[in-house]
Amino acid sequence: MSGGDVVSEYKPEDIEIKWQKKWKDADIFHSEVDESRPKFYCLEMFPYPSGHMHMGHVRNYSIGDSIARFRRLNGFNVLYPMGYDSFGMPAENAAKAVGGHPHNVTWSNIESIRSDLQRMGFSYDWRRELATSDSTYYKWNQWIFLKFHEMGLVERRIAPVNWCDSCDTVLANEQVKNNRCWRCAEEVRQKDMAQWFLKMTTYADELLDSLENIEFPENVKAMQRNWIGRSHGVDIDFPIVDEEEVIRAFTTRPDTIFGVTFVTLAPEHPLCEKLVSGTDFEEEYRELADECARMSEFDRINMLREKKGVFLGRYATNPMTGENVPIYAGNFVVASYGTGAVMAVPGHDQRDFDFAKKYNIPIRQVLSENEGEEPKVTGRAFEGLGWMVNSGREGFDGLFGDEAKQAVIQTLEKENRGKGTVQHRLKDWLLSRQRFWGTPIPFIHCDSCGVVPVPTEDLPVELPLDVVFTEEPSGNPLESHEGFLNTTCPNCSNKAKRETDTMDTFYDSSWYFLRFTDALNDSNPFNKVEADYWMSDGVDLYIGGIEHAVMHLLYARFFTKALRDAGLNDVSEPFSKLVCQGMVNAPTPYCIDCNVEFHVDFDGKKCPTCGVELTSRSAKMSKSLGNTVSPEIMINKFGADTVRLFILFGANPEAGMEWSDSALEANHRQLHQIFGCLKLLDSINDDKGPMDAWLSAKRRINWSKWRGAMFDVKIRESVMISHFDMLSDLQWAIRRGGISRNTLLTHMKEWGQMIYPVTPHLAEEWNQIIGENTLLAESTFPFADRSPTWEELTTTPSVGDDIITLAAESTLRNLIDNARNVKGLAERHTESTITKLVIQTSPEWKIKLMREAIELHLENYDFMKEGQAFIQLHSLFQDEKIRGEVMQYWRMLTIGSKKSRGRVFTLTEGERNLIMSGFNESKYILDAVGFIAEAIDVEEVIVYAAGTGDDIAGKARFAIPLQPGLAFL
RNA sequence: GCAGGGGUACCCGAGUGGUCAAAGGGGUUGGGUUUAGGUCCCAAUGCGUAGUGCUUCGCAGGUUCGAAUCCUGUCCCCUGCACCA
Repeated sequence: MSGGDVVSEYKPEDIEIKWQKKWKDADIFHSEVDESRPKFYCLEMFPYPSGHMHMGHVRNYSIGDSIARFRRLNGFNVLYPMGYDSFGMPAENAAKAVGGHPHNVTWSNIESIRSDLQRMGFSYDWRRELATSDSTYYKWNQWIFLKFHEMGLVERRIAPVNWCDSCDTVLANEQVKNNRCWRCAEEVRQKDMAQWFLKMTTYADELLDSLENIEFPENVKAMQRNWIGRSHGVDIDFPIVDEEEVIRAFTTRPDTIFGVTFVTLAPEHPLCEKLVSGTDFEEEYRELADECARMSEFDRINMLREKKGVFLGRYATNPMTGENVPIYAGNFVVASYGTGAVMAVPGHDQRDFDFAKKYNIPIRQVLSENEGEEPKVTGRAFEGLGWMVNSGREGFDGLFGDEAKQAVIQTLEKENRGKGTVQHRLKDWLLSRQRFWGTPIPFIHCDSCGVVPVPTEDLPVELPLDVVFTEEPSGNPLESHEGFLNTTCPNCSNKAKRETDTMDTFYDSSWYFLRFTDALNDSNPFNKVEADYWMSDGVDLYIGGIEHAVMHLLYARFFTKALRDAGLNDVSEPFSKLVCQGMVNAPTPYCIDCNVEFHVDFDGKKCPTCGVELTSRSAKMSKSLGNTVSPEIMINKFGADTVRLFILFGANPEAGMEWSDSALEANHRQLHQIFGCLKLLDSINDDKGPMDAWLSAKRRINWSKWRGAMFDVKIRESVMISHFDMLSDLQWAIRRGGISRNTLLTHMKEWGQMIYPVTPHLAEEWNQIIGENTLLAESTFPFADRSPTWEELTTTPSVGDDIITLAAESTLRNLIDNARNVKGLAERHTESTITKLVIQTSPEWKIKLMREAIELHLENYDFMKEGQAFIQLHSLFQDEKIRGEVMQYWRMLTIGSKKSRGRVFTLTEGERNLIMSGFNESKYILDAVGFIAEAIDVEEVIVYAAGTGDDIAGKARFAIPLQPGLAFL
């Protein structure tokens, strides 16, 4: 090691660009399959290139980059790629606005976001960069689509679809929120169209069941479970009196069938029409049906505080009892779920209960909350599982829960009046879009052959570049593009038309992680060997926003399974560990009374509605509130490392965090301070230093805690150690007497590695200045790919010693803190100025007694029970002069006070070991008298064990091991 | 309404039975260093007190020798779902 070069000031703009270039020139972040090393696939949800990078991106990718770099240090073969989810409506809309082509808009956006990413220093393997709007990518979208078609997963059918007039497009159910378009918030209407579907429901059960085995946050799992919404139930046929037809009702509670007192149909149910037409009941029914039809789904759900229904004039027969019950149409029954018909059990379903009350329908309780008892009348429905009663049929009363359900299902099935079924809330994926900027669906419409797939050798079906986009909201430009539209049928070679629908962009992102494993492959979507290597056990860390918890993550899981079944890979689950990073918020003016947030222009003003002084609260960064912070400006001002440090120290990845200019500046100062430590290379040249042992011990313990935290992606915790504790420890060591050059260099070398994942540019500069010849980006720890366990740490002799070393020093720290406090008190009690501190350490007998107590404690001795007798028989107790004090001390040691436990229980492991090791407290303090005198500002410090000198001011009685008695004079 | 996550000091945020008046950071205050500046250092930051005390972790109860931590109820905030039979 050389070191000692002239160290200049920390200038992030210089060093960041310099090291980025060195990394690039050395191709360091390129990774290849290497079976000899453990792999780590670190992936971030790739961005939609909407222009520049925003703070959400910065946070997402800073997390990923620090983990990728950390894993490389640990010897992992890391795959860390980046690309762009570049198809989608915004580019198309932008093209319309400027009269350009979405392709150009997209590419210029990609250029700018790429340069932002590079300026941040993210360690991507740029060779693998991809853009989904590039035909080298979407060609494989089409290829996979044809594969799915072969497998029978693609279906084209007429379907009522959600249509947004303003966006001129079809929306998936998932993209409709409160009956409004998720992008433009325009109201959505229903329209019948021929649509392309992917039969995702085929995988519904596997998607649900395998959630058990993957490391997703619980809330994401819960959301997916709800979304898939599997319910086990039974379809039950209720014959209609005097009619051939039956009403088929779906229920998950067949155990309540004996309590059915009416049947309800959705107003849209075709049977309604049939049953009422031409009867006295028709008019009332029409009113209800019209009312429901008029309302959008959104209104319908919201207005349905009030349950409404009409009797249809007919009766149906309960297949289990033969009893006839009235048939109603009800506004609360959803036509699209189950069969659109409900068997109503007001005794055990609150909605039916409310309905029955309103229309005076009998309520019958057929489940009891307590075994062997009659059901209680409570004024509401008992919806839980219970014991069957009042069934009126043999063999049912007394059955509970699943047993009861099964008994009913079996009977129904035997009598051919029903069938056990599984229902899913999940629907097939409607993926066609009547838009331009997406992957063309590779099919051809031929008048004689029908809808035929494009042969794979003809792929890609490319989007034409010669399209003029205008403001006119005139649908899909492909429909009027002759060059694209006209083709020949691959079967009969007659003239034919291309399909003009394109794919939902969620399709693109459903397999990009697989493409990344072999992104340059031009003969296949990806090679199986590469995919299976990188994807074994899934992507090891996938980081992104919670907003994709359901759609994207579910589609990607579906794709992975479908592609597995197509034989393309062996992997079943794409992501093994998912981290959803929290939002980056910023302060926003806020009116407490009105509960409204305002644009930052209102900062410091009064509420425009109520006139109250506006306060500030944290809100998601958004253009509409004007509280966004531009990463670019911050990087220019403080450097990428400062921005990275701020974003990673501000909060743990999952937590929300608030942008703060002053915290950012403080983090910048912190980097200056760290960098400034390099100047010590010029001033420290000793062979030995009094604090060598301590600093080395602290460094080792810091290092293993830091490493453990990084493995757990607890980045904030690890940054606290690497960027804060390591600095203050070094400062303490120097203040306390100093260290040798060797210790300094070792400290700095390891410190450099620790700051590297989060602030890599600073770290590389640092590493070079301390005289290391290798790039940190190319270094690895000499360790296996895991952190040592606590047992391993504590059984390693040096670590045991380290703990003692640290405990001794923290005793001194505590002493100084305590002395400062007591000095303040003492000053109020004396006229003269304080110049002298007398420290009386614990008398020998207290140490001895504490050791005995520790030994007993380690044997799980019961002090409450036996402690009293033990001390009374103790030889110390026989000395009458100190008997009282012995008793008091013993209680303090082993029992404690009302609020705190005895001292033996509260000693840290280090303190315990320190006392057992025969620590000479007086000597340790004596060695530091100069430092103590300076720290608490007295002229003289005197140290001795209590009893070996005068008891100044009667303070000896306060002295116990590691907590000396203090007297100020 | 249902599900999940939260409410900790001036602010952000760690802490999930005793080692907790509660890490760390920001801010503020005081002191030092420096020609200056702060991209420097030290300390204080609930109240009390020549020391082991009191009060505080949304609110109200409870369990316990002991609660920020466990239980019950309650209020508020965030996220997702929404009459799912």
